[in-house]
Amino acid sequence: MAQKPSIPKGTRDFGPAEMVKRNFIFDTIKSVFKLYGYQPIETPAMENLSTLMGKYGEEGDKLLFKILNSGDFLSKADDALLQEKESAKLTSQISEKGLRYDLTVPFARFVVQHRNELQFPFKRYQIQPVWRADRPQKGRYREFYQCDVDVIGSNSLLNEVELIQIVDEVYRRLKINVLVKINNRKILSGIAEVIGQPDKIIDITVAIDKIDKIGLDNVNTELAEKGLPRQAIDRLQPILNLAGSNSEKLEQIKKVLATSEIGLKGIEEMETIFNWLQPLGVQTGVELDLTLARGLNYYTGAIFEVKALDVEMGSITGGGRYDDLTGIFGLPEVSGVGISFGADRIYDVLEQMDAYPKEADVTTRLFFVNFGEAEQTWCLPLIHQLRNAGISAEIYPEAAKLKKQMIYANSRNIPFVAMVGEEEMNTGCITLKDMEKGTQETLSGDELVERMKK
RNA sequence: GUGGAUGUAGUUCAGUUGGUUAGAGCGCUGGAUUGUGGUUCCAGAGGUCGCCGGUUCGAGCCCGGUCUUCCACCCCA
Repeated sequence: MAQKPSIPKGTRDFGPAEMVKRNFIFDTIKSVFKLYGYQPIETPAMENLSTLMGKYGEEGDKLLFKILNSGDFLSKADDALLQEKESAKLTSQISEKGLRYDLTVPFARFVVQHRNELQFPFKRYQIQPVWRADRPQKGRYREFYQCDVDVIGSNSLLNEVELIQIVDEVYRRLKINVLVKINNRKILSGIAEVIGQPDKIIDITVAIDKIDKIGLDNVNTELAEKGLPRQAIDRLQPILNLAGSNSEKLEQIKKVLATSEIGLKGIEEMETIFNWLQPLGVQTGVELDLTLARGLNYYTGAIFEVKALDVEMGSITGGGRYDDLTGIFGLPEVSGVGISFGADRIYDVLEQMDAYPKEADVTTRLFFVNFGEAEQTWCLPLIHQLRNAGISAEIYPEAAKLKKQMIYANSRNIPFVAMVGEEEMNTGCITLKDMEKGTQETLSGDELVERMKK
């Protein structure tokens, strides 16, 4: 009768070996966030559906996990809608909560609710899972962790610059080669304006975002299908074909957008960011990519995306500036900017590169063989002393065969094994074995502690 | 949400036109070695062939459904 247990599609268990690597990623990211003065917060896994709906576009609403109301949730539902099986309309009657889709919208809600307790500009980081009812694929999960850093309550482009520095620092520490792509929604708006299609900005951005993947011709076809007139598509071509350095691209696009106030504003922002960034010694490549759009429609200024250079993978970090996300919750005129590191994709990238530091695999540093009750009693105070000195140590819980205990230590990747049997107890010393070199030495208790500290 | 692949031991994978008892490497357990792991040698355990149903004298293999994973689209971390 026992059935095989399983977990929902797109979710995963993490064993010790995976958790050690995941924690390495989280710890690295967190330490950089702290280094730049960001403060941690957490918010609930579930939010009111009214907080989440409508923030991510039509597609996003579909991908939200909705939670059924408690109790007899159907009793309040409209009979007519039930009969028609109108799921979309019925949702609001049977579900008022949902799992968060990202960390930015819950953060905006948090800021509005706690505005009087916060000191602005507020710099926070948040590392928590989010859920999307997407169809899983490689690098795409239904439950995954985002590591967000945001500054809210400051219009300064210094924040954008700082976020690029953070990206540079994080990926340098993780030893992943990346390229930062940057663009600006104001430039995209300017383009839409100049070609006479300001209301088609979403369609235009979604289409040109795919240029790397499907090529220029297919982008043009898609634009025509979305109802853009021939003339407008023609005027778009020089923009899509821009080449050269960042400043060269900006010079060229400046001429095209000469009549668009918003477009010129976007160019000015980009110039400022590049100018401020220039002397800071950022090693990661930062490239202006006018075809970078990003789907989330709350972005209003700079938008970022980070791609791994050595591994085929979707973007591993993304973000941008949102001028009025808190406005929806009743706090207007507060601008924020932030980015999100996708921990699970970073994990996949490191896994493919096989680039984890060896130490990441070590949990216990010194393992004590258990030869029996008398030996065990002799060892325990010493183990306590080692732990007080900050050395991770453990003893096998029973006097199993030596071979079995050695195999255990070996499979746990424990670098040192201490052996205290009858001989050692009589002379008051410890035999220490280096598991990697295979060498052994005899030490006193104090010498052992000193030796392990190195 | 649309289209297409996939599933066999803990794991990676073989398995002939449908035909006796479903195999291998790695891993695991025990031994060679009662105070020495990672190398070697010997022996052994381990499978509702994803699940449900159908066709057939007979199904791991054929058919239908379902679930998982993966790929493309869509979108995104």
